[in-house]
Amino acid sequence: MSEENQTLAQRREKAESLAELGVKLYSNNFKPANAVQELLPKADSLEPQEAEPGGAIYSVAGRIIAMRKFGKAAFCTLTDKTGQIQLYIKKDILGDEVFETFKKWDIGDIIGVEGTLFKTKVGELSVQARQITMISKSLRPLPDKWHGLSDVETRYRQRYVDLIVNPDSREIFRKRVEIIRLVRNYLNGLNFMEVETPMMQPIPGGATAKPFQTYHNALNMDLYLRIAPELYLKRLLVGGFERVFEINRNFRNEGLSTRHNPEFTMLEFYQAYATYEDLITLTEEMISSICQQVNGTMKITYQGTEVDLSPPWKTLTMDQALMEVAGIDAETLADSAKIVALAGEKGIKLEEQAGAGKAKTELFELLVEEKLINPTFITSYPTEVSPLARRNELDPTVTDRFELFITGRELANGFSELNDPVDQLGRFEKQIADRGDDDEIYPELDADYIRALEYGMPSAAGEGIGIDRLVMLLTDAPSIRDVILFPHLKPETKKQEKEE
RNA sequence: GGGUCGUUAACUCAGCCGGUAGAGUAUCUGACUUUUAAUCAGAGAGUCGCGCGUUCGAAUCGCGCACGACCCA
Repeated sequence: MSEENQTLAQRREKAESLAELGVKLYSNNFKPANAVQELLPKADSLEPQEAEPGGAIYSVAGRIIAMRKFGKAAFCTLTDKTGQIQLYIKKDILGDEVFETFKKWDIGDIIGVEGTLFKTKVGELSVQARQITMISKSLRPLPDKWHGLSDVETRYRQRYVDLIVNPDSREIFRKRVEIIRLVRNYLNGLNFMEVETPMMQPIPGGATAKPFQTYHNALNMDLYLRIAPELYLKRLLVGGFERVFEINRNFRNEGLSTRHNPEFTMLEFYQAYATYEDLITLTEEMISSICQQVNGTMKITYQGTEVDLSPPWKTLTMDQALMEVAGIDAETLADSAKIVALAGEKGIKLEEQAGAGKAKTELFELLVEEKLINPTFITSYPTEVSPLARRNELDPTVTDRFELFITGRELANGFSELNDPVDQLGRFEKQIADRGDDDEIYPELDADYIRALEYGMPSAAGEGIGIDRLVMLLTDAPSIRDVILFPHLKPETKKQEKEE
């Protein structure tokens, strides 16, 4: 018998004896008339030891998270989704019988209480209970009230416990919801239309990544969980929806890290008759205003580093960044052979067919990225690494594309869209020809997408923003697992079996 | 995939040079009708992640494995 079983057994015994006394353990007819938050302001008008004049009756429901029991009275701390309030339970008010059953109530139980308001002699607003109802008896003990639950593995595996006991964790997820709501509001305000495109795709396109593969029995075909919605959203531009966006999951069958979860939430939006420069402005305004609304300031701290999101944000071309931040000279940058050689010197392994564009991008990732702390847009990405972006009119070796970096991390990627079907076909073909030796990546030619472009897609700009990373930034979360309610972990083995 | 660190009571953690398990919280019993980390007295609770090895003897040393964290690819 493990200790857990001992505690469980004690709690089960209590539950049984309560049932024998006629107490419902899981009653479902208690409807709280009040949220805790509504009661708290009433503290302002009361003096210590004063009861609320008029003696109005309130009812609240929630979980007991702390209890201080005396022989014939008790104080409980009750939480609902809006806040915490103290309950005062007195034997002479509830009566002997009810108080006897109350003695078997535990921290963790979800209860309903009806009573009047008063302030204790130390000035804490409390509900003096006239009636108490057991709504759900808890059979498992909650973690340490003082130290909380800090074991990250348990916090991720048993998020429900984390949410019960760690207010910081609850706060992160509240902010996450708020951030997504604000993103949606922002785009809706600009007359973007929110759409849903396939999560299961026959050809996983719109990015270079390893997909999850699945199979549809009735259609007798392979399907892939999408790595990006991009090609479908642009089909909608062809269809005449001029402003579309989607906030939804992407799936990538790759490693896990503090910045990567196999499924993650992505915002993608596309605007006809706009250029990447319009999106730079939009992005700056959207993210800074959301930060202001969520955190009340644009100057935030991420893991000890100060970050200022006040616009305007810095913009550098990739070449400028390589010169200014990495100290590479202009002569080297202008010479294909030299830049490829430099990449080699820095230990970057390039595919044989890789050109200067790929070399620059790799050098950028190695030498520059992590140094871009305050928001910085990097523009003029090499065409070689931007198969879906429009070429720059003056210099076709680069595209009208940007990526946004904050705290050394890529947060957004946007560009003027390539809408020339001939150019697009050529780039797809080159991509397939150049697919290295990684046979888990499937750059397949999406012929229907080319067909769509052949009908004519308006000039447009589009962008993707990693929502999880945005939430990490705005909530100062060190790991993506801290902003995903149920992050993926390997299955528990022994522990789980023991508990079964 | 590689490296480093971690895994001891439900939770948070101690446990030294190898001698057979500790604290606080939580739980249980008793006292206690204004406490808020309530207090006081007492009690129970452990496959020391799993396995193998070294040893008279392993939570402790070695090897392997599992899970996790961080860093690197």
